[in-house]
Amino acid sequence: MAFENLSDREKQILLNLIDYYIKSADPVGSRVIANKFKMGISSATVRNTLQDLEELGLVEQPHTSAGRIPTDSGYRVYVDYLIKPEKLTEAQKKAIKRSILKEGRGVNEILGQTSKVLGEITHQLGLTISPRFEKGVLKNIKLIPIAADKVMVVVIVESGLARSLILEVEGRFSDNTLQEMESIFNERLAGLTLAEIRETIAERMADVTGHGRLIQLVVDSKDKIWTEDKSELIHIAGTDRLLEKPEFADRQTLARLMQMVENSSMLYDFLSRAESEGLVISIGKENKINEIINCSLVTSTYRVGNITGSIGVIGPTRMPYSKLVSLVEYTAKSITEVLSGMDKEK
Amino acid sequence: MAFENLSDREKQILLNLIDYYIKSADPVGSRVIANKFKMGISSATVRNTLQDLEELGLVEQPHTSAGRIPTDSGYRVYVDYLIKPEKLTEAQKKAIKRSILKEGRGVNEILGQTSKVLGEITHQLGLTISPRFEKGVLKNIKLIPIAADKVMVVVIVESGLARSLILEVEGRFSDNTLQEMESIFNERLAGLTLAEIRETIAERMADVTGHGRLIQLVVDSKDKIWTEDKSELIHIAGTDRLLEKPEFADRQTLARLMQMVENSSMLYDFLSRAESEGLVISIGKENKINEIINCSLVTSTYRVGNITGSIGVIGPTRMPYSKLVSLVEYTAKSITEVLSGMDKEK
DNA sequence: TATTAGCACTCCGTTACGGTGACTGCCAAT
DNA sequence: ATTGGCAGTCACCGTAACGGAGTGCTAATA
Repeated sequence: MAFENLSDREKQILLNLIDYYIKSADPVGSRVIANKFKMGISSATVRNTLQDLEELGLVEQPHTSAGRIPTDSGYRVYVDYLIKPEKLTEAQKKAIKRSILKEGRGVNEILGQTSKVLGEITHQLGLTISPRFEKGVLKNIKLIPIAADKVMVVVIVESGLARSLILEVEGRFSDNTLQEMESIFNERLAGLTLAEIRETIAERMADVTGHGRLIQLVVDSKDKIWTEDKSELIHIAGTDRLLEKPEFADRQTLARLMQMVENSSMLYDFLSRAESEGLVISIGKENKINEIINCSLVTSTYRVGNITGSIGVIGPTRMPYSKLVSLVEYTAKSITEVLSGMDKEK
Repeated sequence: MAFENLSDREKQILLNLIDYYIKSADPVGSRVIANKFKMGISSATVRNTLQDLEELGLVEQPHTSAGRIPTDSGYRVYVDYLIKPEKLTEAQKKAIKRSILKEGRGVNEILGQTSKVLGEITHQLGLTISPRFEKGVLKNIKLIPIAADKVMVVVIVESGLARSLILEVEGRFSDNTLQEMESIFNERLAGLTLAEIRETIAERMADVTGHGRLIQLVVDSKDKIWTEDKSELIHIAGTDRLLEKPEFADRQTLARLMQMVENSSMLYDFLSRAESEGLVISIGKENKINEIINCSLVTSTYRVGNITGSIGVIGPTRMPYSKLVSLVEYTAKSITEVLSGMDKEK
């Protein structure tokens, strides 16, 4: 936005300031910038520039006679124009690939493990959410009798994902009835995405007669069957690491974040809403979620077949973006490869 | 233990001291006990008794010239001999029953919701673990083809519980092969508990020839198939509430607890190991888990058919035991009723 | 013999205070 | 346009002083 108006010096100083602040967590003064970064200008000059940056709303002072810290907009300019993503070494790449597979090759194991790995190597909150199932195309649906009043519904989508859930039914259904139902569902619904099914199942089944109650039940449970259970499909790891960070010294701030971690469906919605694929950085107040108004997210997407999911990290706005960007991006890529079996050459 | 040696006065004073400390969180002095509780004795007398209690190891002083606080043994005597469980009002009971059903009637929904409810009403960490599946008796097993290299295994046990997981297979199996396998498994394994199956499946399948690889895979995956996935089957809620408690002002203590919450399989093991059913209180160092050496657990068990699971709360050793005991006990009872459909009279 | 009043003592937590250091903004000189 | 210099601001730190709560002990009391 206001980026075009920045002189080279202003950019340089903003970059150095934020780099330094990310490491030190202390407001950065003009002296430090002038000396540590060998810019060949005096601290007084830096001070003048800092005043300009402050007027532009890119930095601010916590109080008079303190140094400057970046504002959310400052970080925005920083990540959009100033940083270069840090390249990962081959060793790091290998380590990531190895550790995400430590718990097994199932989607859930991989995602659970990945959130841990991300948390560990980034020292932020590691975050993964399961593939957005409802974008999947139905391949097959199965109804399996579990008990007198329970039927398990297995939903299988193209690209090899599947989930199951248990439905409470009233009254008993013969195995034959279930089989017939299964066929009806498969005939009419296969090939549609789950989201489509959810929206249109009522009309698609309107003319089916006979097995009335079970059909009705499936139609009524549409939100359960065709939508993933948010609370189960989000993995967050590394909460204990947040305690080290000075921005969470305040108990209130910390409590708010913890509430969000527990109540993670909000986060799920927020991340699912994002239409774009690939890397997204969301800084401070840009997150519409109140609980994490002083946090940033660095996320990216992975794919399983034609379904996408998200992974990333959450932490205070003061986070080492240039590292995280490459790390998250590479991890997402790795998961995609693993889930597609593309890593078997190893 | 040393309980027999306690005089009435000593019991009375210990009871009052702990009651008061649980509310105030501050060391309790002799003055307070003598005055607030109208015991008709002077603070000097109380002081003498306190010295005796200290020698018995039931109370201690954080430092000279501070009041006394209970030790773990003090709490032990308190919960074993001194408290009377607080009766719940009908209104409270209704509220509990209503709120555990808010998310639906599935086992998972109920347990997830219950951990939240427990957290909220007790102001501690609410905790639920899923039924101990491996104690269940196998009723039926199903193999469902998901994709070229994936088979879903559905394990159904008596009493209407079921779970599914996805197995990565190598090479392709025809639907017929899967059906045959299914029959073999069902013939040989139905009626055994999952734990038995896990231990003996290798020998039971030793003579089966033909479908070599798939049989082998199922045998090899025995820990996955017949044991529940610990990390998924434990629900913990209310972590933000811990921040209010003075015992977690220390960041280290807090961090340790959070690690345990994330790494909850430890907790799962600890709770599963307990053989006894019904209410269990575990205080401070009695918990063999290092991370929660300054915490207490109040847990109880519920049943689904002939399988049991646990629910309870975790918090600092200074917790209102007399309330929690009834609350946890009643909640466990409610879950049992709900899961057995015994509450349908409503 | 058990209880109590009184007293000296200990120790924590809080407040007040002055010094220090790290900044800034501004002005005049370069 | 840049810089050196300087006055002014403010958070932070360590120290000292104080008040309060509570103890243990001893001597008096019932």
